[in-house]
Amino acid sequence: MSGKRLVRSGTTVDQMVRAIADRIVTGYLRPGERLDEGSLAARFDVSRTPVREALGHLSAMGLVERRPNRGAIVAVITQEHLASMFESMAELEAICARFSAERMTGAERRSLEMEHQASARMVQLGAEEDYEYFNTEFHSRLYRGAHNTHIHDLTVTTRSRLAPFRRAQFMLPGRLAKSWQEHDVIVTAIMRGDAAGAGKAARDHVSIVSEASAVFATVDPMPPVLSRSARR
Amino acid sequence: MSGKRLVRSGTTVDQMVRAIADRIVTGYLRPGERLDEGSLAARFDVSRTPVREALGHLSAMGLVERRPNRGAIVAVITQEHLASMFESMAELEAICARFSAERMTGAERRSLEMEHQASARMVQLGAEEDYEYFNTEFHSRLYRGAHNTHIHDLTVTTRSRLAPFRRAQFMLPGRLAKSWQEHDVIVTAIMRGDAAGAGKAARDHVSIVSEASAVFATVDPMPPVLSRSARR
DNA sequence: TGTCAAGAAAGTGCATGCAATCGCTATGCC
DNA sequence: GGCATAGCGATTGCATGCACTTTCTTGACA
Repeated sequence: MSGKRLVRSGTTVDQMVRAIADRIVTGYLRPGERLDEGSLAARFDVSRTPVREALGHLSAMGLVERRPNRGAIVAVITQEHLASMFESMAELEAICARFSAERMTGAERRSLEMEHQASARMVQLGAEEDYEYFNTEFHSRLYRGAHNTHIHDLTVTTRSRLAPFRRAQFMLPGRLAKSWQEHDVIVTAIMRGDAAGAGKAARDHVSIVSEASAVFATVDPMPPVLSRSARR
Repeated sequence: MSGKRLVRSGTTVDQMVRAIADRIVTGYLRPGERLDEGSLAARFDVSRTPVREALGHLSAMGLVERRPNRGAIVAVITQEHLASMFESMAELEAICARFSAERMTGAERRSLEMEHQASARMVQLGAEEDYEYFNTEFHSRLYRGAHNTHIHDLTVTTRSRLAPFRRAQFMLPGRLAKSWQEHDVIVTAIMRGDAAGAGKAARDHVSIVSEASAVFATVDPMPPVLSRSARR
């Protein structure tokens, strides 16, 4: 899924950034895992220069950590920092929901509600994969509905960094239905323009996701490659 | 201020990033101004490679804009985006103040109040430069007091991007004293653990700064180099 | 046997060079 | 005279190569 020729399509580096970011965000690359330039260059069939540039981007995005003269690793996130990101996420979503309640256009409100109702079917069917799509879309609508590009960017960035830790939450029994109900509270508040209510509902929603995800985060202590010491 | 040898001190690129970011944040480099790699390389006495890497960082930070095959420019910030950043800033500071009211340790509260009282002298003396130092320190204490590293980072980043547009605010007559009074409301709320009050006070404070700064932002439409068309 | 040191290997940091692309200018055609 | 197109200059994008730093390994000595 990578050795493609990329036919000199304007932004080779950008594609690499997205590709690597994807691998990190989806958990394919584990925190602490080494990212040596040579291997990546070979993997993507480019020279080390664009790799270095991509790592520069990723480092500034906080996805990778770069130790001078010691190479790059996938950013290691401490429990404490993870908690702080979830808490930030709750606050950011609260802001988006509050603003959405105040500022969404009629069209935005209508399509938010329609999509939300459509996602109810996924809950009935227990279709987790499909619900996840609606879930993502739902939150994106909140971010856009806030009509504030900078908040939007901060929220999307934070959310993407939390993605690896949110993935497993829907495996908890009954989480799907509860998630939908929480969304419902948010939608209802937005529809009647209740900014404070929407904010609180969104904050609570994310807090619950946070707790649900924390379960999995702690279960998975640190099984990366650990090659060196095991080799002798 | 730049041609120094940098004696291979671990992070040549990082120093460039900071140097260029400083020039942008302090307004020395204007939005829209061209950043061609060759000139920067000559200016810093390095080759184009680290320059490119530094621009990669800055681009990811949002300080410069990079058009594929067309070079980099200092990020142009539209009025709309500027407004969204100020609004975000108000919300972020509100969060920090709220959390600070709930979480600051005794020592943090004491030193916050002490510094705040000390800054009162600067107001009496009309020492704008010195007050600016206390002002920055005051806000930093709020960010740290929130005890949330991610919120801290988001806030610091946003604040630095707004720096060029905040600079002139203290030139407004009476702004110094008003600023101190606004700080006082925040401090009082924090000292008595009034989270909601602290949040609101901080939001209002930033909103006022926003309006004060907007005056100057609009006065200064766009006087960069505009070389091309003026040349014939 | 454990610790320390020196050498080697690996990998990063930066410089240089070449090819591709973009914008501008000049020339030709309508 | 205006518009389209081809050529040119400037600049970016990427590959390659070398020097320096770090780390691993091997050997010597206490």
